Amino acid sequence: MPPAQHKVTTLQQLADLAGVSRATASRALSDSTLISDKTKSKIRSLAQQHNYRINERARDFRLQRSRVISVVFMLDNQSQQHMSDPFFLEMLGGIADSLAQHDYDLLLAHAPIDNVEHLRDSRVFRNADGVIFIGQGEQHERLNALAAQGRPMVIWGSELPDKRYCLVGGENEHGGYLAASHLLKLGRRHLAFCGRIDLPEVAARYRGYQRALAEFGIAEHADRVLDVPFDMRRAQAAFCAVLERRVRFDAAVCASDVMALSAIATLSEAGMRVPEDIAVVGYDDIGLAAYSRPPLTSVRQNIRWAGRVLVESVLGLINGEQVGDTRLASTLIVRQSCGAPPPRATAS
Amino acid sequence: MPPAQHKVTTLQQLADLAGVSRATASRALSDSTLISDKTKSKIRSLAQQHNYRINERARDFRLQRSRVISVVFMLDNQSQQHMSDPFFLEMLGGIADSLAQHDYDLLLAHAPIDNVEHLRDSRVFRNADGVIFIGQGEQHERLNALAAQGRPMVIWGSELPDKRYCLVGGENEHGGYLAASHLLKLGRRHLAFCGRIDLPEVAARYRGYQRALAEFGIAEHADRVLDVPFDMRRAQAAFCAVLERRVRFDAAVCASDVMALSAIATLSEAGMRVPEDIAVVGYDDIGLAAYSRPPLTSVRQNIRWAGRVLVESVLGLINGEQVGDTRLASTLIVRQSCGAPPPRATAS
DNA sequence: GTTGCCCTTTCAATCGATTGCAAACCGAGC
DNA sequence: GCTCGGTTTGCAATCGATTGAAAGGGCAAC
Repeated sequence: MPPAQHKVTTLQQLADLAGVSRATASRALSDSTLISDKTKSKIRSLAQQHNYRINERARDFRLQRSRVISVVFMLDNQSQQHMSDPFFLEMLGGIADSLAQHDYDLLLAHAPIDNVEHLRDSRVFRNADGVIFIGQGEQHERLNALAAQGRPMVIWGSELPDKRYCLVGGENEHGGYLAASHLLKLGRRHLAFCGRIDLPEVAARYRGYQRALAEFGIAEHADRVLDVPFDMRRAQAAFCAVLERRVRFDAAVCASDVMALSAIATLSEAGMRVPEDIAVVGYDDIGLAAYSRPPLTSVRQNIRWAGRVLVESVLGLINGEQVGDTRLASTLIVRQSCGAPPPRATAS
Repeated sequence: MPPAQHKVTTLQQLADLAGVSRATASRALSDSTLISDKTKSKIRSLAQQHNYRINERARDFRLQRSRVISVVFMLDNQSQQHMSDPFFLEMLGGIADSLAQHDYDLLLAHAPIDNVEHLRDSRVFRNADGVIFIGQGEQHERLNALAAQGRPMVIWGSELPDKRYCLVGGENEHGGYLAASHLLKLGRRHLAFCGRIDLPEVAARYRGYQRALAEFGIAEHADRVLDVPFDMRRAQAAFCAVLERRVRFDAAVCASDVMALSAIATLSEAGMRVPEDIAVVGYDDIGLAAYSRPPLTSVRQNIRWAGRVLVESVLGLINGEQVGDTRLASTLIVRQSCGAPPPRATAS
């Protein structure tokens, strides 16, 4: 038997080959109960033989769906650089894997989004069955408005008052607490916090940080809060400024590993020893954290699992299910960068 | 006038509103010369008023195109970890930006691809107008076979014999040469090379490395070639092994910055001083390279521009143009990690 | 032989656009 | 009034599938 005479590409051709109508062929392939087993197997084997693959785009068009999920990275317009954080790739990878498992495609939107409501009529929404937002930026209200229109969407971020969208996020408050209390337990007393507190996730981490300080009965210094975006250059500048102002601190909690690494570089450059003089804790536990020198202590969130949860939540919404929020655990990964014993007599 | 009575979503509705046929409305919106200016402006203003947006999926379906480009990361099955390299995110970002400018979407395929020919009938090809491959893996011949079938595709990689696909790549040979000769000029004489030489790009860098050695009249040591994938753990293991075998070397050229950073960590851990005892050069100049301690010297390729070229090449192929290969310049970014003067006596 | 019923299969509309070809319109010229 | 030429517009097929409703076929019972 000739393997394939002229390539069977449409359902009609397959049906002609089997001597049945298009409708029958369609039903046979989708295993409809209306079709007899004999016909089903005939059509299926014919499809196999001629290597027929359904035209998914045509089907999706007929079914008024796209099998595409948009992923929007909420870069704040302050720091484009944000996106080069390895955290994002890991998140993207996790999402892409899960989507592939469900036979969905991924549409990537990563231009800086100044106003998410503009997305409403853009490809991001029109060409996708649902949308995953990574981060809330400062657009909590606008996200609420979008969700109120009934668009299937899930946000990776942190709990905010009056939230009306579906949220997946890490235990940011707990993570911040873990980082700070770890440093406090090591005997550090002059902690600094580094991150953009306008961002909800960072704000939550900061609250945890404050809680730890309070538990140890330590007063906070406004001086020691560095409000910098997720950006290496700016983190560096911020640390330089703090050092110049001769702010005294012996430990720093950073809102991301990338920030922490650039902090370590900046501090060492300035003659500080890490972790002896200043201990640093990061966030995200990116791959390089383990390979920095000294290895970076960090708060880990299971990003790949987060990706899976995000996907399953948005698919649930698309299928009309009730989908609740999800919280992912945060764990502290202790490495040398601050696991060292408290400072002994040293000159700076 | 009421802004929108019941939402105009289809061309038919718009046509009814204007009192013309669907065909006329279609032509008016696409600025056909067949339509009178009066009719055009009437229909257009009506479309504006009622906020009509064309259904792109329907149009693409009719036009038998998808306006989607697949991006395939050729992770070798050796190292899945590969993908977490910041290099990829930057590449992806560049591609995504350029595609967006051309009104194309991006379909991300990042599962490990053991055989690209399997992609032929998969969503990757069927749901996209063209494909961009990042890296050749070890599948040169299979890529040739795919290209021979006339599928619009472009590969980011390195020149290989009998290549029959469209290629975009960096000056890998030159980059390897730059890295090695830089070290040689600094007085280093015992160079090591670290990378997976089976991969075409790495092989080209290695050839450049060899050329530099030859120019300086220095013999190569097979001992000092570390055949490791783009993977931090494995790079670390390889350096540990080399150190254990007491191989003598005072400099290393690494095939990526991630490898270089993990090399630096491993070497320091083992008591070596970087760059005094061993100088290290990386490749890609990822953001963190500048913030490592010491800052990493690296060979930079303009990745975002590479993304643009890849996109323009594949779109050219789709439009039936003749598209040639492209070479992107590589430049050496000198930082302290090996820009330091040759070792002097120091205590650690 | 006719009727009724059930199991299969087919008919034809539909999703929202594009486009070749035919038809309508309009003013001018005979 | 009729025809002609040129400009506009409309008809209807088409892309490749899905699906409700109608039709066909086979068999048993009356």
